[in-house]
Amino acid sequence: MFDRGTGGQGASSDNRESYDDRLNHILAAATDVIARVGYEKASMRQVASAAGVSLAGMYHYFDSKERMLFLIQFRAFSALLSTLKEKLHGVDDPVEQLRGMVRNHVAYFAANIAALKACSHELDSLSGSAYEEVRQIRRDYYALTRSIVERILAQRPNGVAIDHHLATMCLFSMLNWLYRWYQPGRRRSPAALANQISDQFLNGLLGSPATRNGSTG
Amino acid sequence: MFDRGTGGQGASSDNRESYDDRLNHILAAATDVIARVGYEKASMRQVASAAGVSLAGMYHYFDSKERMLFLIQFRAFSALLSTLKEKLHGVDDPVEQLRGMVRNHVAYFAANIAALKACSHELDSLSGSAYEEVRQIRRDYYALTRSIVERILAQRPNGVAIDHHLATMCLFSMLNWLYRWYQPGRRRSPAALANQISDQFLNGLLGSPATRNGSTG
DNA sequence: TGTACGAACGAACGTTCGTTCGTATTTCAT
DNA sequence: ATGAAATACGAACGAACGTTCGTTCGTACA
Repeated sequence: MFDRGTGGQGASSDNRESYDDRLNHILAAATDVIARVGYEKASMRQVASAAGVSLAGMYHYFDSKERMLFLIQFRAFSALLSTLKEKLHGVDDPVEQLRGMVRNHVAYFAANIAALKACSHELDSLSGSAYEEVRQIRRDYYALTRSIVERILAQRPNGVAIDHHLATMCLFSMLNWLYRWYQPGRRRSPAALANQISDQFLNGLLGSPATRNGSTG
Repeated sequence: MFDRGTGGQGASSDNRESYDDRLNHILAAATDVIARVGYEKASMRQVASAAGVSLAGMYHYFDSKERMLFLIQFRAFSALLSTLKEKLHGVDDPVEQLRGMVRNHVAYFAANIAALKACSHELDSLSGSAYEEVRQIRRDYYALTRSIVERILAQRPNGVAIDHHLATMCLFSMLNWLYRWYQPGRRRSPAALANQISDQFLNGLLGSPATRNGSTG
């Protein structure tokens, strides 16, 4: 909305590519710095230096530090949500849908571990309309996941009642806390990690292996 | 170690009480402010004002802002670990031990929701020996919890292998992420929340109610 | 009454922060 | 070739930060 004056002269594709490339480059550097030291301690000077750009030059791409964080979070959550929608297409079994959701989430953030931290840890670092805009995507992501959880719970034998909201938040807890301890490339592949999280969420510690299906990979 | 110069003239008990009370009062105010705005954004001026103390007066109780956060985290994790050890005493069934652990954790932080955030969200805000000292307590807490998880997994039918570390981290994820969404006094009592988290962790979404025991409260 | 000391304070320190300004340099349609 | 727009930069800004300094107040003990 603020980036690139919306007045559209159909600039040469060379320029635009160069502009977008540079923007992506700066955002990637910013994501790394924020993941390492946190949003508040990440200074614009530090990001500029990491990106190989002057301090003042940063303000050609964002009008503020907060806007920079917004772009990082907006892009990450948007990508996460849209790839999830794609992957759910054509899958009917809610259990298989849930496994797909976990696979998608883990795969995305295993490939972008810095983005995971810049999103999970800095959820409250935005304010005002920037915060609300990101929050809306997160809400959509939550609603989609919760609908899967509800379908799973609906086909379950009537036992102790399970709160839908709580169950969904337990799942997000496991996924969002990953940035604290998971190191891609050590011990577990993203696919294996996703499988174990799904198993854990669906069957728990005591769950009988009989109820489990499709979990090699 | 830094608080109260160790050179001991046997000060009157009146003085000492007053000193400790004031220290606790300031730490409580600091915990609230940090929980609300985050450690980096929480200025010493803001904490001083919230505690009703002058800015310079703060430095009679800590020699730095970091030391202040250290005291908050050290006290919280120490209390958590020691109460856990107490409550596990005399309990043999590992499943019941785990339920006790979750109850203890949820109860403590439901009563100190600001402390939960100041601990969970600011795990990396300390550095050097202060960080290491807190980390050691967290390690002990983790080791104790993991030993319970291992005993549960040991008496489980041999099915799909479950990684002990991953399983333990899933539990801590659910507990540590609570500060993001749980509001004490709304909808769920701490005891009911603890029960549902235990159920979720032990039996998962698909777990048969038959394997569940002792979960009314 | 005089001395010593912990507790608390207002004021100021030096540093770092996010941001802005004025000005070069490059790009490119005309 | 030319002029305007886009891009980049060094320098500087005011504000806020954590911390320190010198002082004052109240009280316990000689």
